[in-house]
Amino acid sequence: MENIFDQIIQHISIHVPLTESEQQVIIGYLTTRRIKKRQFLVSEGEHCRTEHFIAKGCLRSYYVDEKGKEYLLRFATENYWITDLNSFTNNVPSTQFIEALEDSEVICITRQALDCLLIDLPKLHKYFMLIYRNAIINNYDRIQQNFSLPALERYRNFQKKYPQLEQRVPRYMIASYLGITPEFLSKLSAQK
Amino acid sequence: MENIFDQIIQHISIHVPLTESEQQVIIGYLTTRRIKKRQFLVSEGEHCRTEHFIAKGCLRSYYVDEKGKEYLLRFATENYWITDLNSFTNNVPSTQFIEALEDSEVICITRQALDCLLIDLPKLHKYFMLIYRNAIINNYDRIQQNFSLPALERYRNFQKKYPQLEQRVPRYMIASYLGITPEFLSKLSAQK
DNA sequence: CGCGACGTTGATTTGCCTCAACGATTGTGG
DNA sequence: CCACAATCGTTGAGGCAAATCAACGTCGCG
Repeated sequence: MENIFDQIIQHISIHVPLTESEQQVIIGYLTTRRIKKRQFLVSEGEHCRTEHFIAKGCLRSYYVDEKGKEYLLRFATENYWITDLNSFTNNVPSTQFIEALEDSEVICITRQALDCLLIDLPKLHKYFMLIYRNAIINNYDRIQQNFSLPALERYRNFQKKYPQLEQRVPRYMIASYLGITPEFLSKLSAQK
Repeated sequence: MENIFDQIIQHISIHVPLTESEQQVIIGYLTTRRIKKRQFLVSEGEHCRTEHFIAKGCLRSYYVDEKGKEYLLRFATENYWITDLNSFTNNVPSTQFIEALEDSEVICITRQALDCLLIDLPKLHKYFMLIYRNAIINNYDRIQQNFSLPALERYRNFQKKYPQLEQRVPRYMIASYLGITPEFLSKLSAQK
């Protein structure tokens, strides 16, 4: 089995055991997409109708305010899902951009396909419940840190938590993730 | 039916239809707890072993940094769940306090009971999946606002989004939710 | 080769914080 | 039912973390 879908099946299996035939049902709903560095999976204004599981590569989601400043919402690498969850869930235009930071391969499922899949295999609700729960825990950790820690400590924690990411993404995006300017991150790094 | 459990059953039913007997199964796992203003549902350091659905009242979760400063993570009112999700999920000591801001009534389910309930009624995974998904959408909205909007606009958006909360909670907690000091919120309100 | 993307450095500005003082309100015990 | 203490909100002076703006060096790539 040299199948790209093995990876997502594996990931789901960690949380919810799957029979061979259930695996085939899932795969029936999936498509794949290759996306080159600097290309966009989603752009602001368009409806985001697919969830994306990253088989290979690295992407970011961010939004742009009225002054043109970018704010990085998250990075996502192998075995993470990325989408504009609000647009995907509530059928509203996306407020985000999702961009590949490396040549990447993603596994896609449309909103409609996901609805059908969840009817076919209700046990997958559990998978998403667990995934989402982790996301919430992470979000609160980030909110907490942004409020209570100075930028330098947030940066150190980022390095500790995502050591591999520092090598893969430009510094100014890390600054944006931390909620500071690239200039200030540079100064922080310089002074120690 | 003058039952306090009606409220949670109703809330679940919005997301997942329930038969009469399924309702009884759920209720079998629940307990209730009255909690007076200023009392704590959870304190830092203890394991948080229950999820709480608020039938009546208003609570907050917050944590305290090493300097003794408080940071408000969220408010929760009727029909919302509140817990330290990390402590509850991963069986680690809580880093938060959860405190009643009014005399309140909450419906409790322990981690063990929830595990059993989800085995008995797997369809409830869907309920939590939907609840959690909304939480994530809200979290990103908050993260986004904290990064890109000045305090005054965050305050205005808070007023717009939670008009009833302003009447129910002290201003210094709103300031904490917004990530600013009460003094600064006061100055913002004064100047316009 | 030359241009654009990226990172750094410095001077200046600013949004928000800290600390301190002071009313107003609430609540509580004598 | 009053006195006193907390709790809460406000105001002002001064300080600091981080932003802004601008300039400049470097690298990778078309």
